[in-house]
Amino acid sequence: MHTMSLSHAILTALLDEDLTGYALAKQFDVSLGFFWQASHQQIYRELKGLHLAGRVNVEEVPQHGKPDKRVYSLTTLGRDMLESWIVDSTRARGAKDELFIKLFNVGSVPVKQITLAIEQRKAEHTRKLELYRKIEMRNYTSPLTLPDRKKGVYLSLLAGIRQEQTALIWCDDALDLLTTVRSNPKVKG
Amino acid sequence: MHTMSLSHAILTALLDEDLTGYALAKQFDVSLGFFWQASHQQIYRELKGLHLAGRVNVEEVPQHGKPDKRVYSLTTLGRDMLESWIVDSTRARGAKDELFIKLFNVGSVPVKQITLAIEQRKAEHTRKLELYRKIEMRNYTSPLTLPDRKKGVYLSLLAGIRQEQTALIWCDDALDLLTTVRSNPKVKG
DNA sequence: CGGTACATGTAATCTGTTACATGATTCA
DNA sequence: TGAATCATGTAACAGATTACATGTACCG
Repeated sequence: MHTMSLSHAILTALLDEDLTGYALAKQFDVSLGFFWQASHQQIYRELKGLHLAGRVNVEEVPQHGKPDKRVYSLTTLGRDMLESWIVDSTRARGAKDELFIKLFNVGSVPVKQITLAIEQRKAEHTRKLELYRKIEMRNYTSPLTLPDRKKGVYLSLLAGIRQEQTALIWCDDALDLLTTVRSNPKVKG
Repeated sequence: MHTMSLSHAILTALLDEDLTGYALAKQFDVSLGFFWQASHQQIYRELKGLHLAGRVNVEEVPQHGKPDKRVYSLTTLGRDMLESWIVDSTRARGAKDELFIKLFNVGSVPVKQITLAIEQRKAEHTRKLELYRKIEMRNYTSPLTLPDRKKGVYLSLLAGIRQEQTALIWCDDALDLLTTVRSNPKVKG
């Protein structure tokens, strides 16, 4: 019945350790965040909801000089919710990529504006691929001997690496083909 | 400044032909819709906005038996808006895939529930790949001799094909690795 | 008689983004 | 002195999803 994947992502992050909203937001910038992004505003909002629903506990930790911490941990209810969600079928969240909209404009606007967008994208893919590779070399050189707990994380990373590689090759092929396009657009009547 | 990519996707679809909201919604189920999905509710709402802003014209076509049609076409303003948007940098819309959240749960829930999700995903990728291949064979057997107008569309299709292929290979590798996971979860204390 | 295609919409709710707000501490 | 990090939030708005609503025509 329910979508709300952000809440499940949060519960998942809490499997390993108890965390504050702030720390969760940090996690969502790396690791799980490579595949599911969320801002701190979203996370704070969601945590409130999860707490109201009894999926997480909060422990308020007073601090000096800094605002008090609110450390969240999973409840049994939260664990159960997570596990039953995993059984539900994963809905394919439709890919949304502005680059494709731009590609559909080839022939109507100057090609250069589109090749530029592809070049930008290429740089991003390169950056990400390097980052993933670095993580791989640091932590996942020997997948088969990994503890079970880490195998899913490794597989996510592997998916990321291959996606970036595929995308990079495509960028080059796209740039090649687009050099065959006359740069002056012809607008249909 | 502006995001609102749906409006640009709509304007793009109107480059080739004038369309009703209904027909646009159909287009968004195929073609551009492979890379940018939208429901008819979103489209009708957006068309209203675009019309108010002078980006599209409407022609009301009375019909017998059916509700009257509202056929939309691009205005010069709309064309200009589209072209200037293409120059703006393409923001990377963070990928959101529930499957990765599930993968991060390997080791905490029975693996079988996760391999099942991967099997489902594999079936989807297979279906999509077949569909894309069919379209490719029908319309894009010779990319270099394609009219400019079609080259971007072809490149989108190519990206789709490669993504699905990459994903399929990953599914098999993931299933292989997950067979090495003890099926009984061990929940941390 | 039932289902699908045509054709348009409203309303409610949920998610996501952007901007604003506060305030101490540490590092350069 | 200024920027970054820690730490939490509110408010407004934009975008997406789900449910509801209407009504004819055509095909089997």
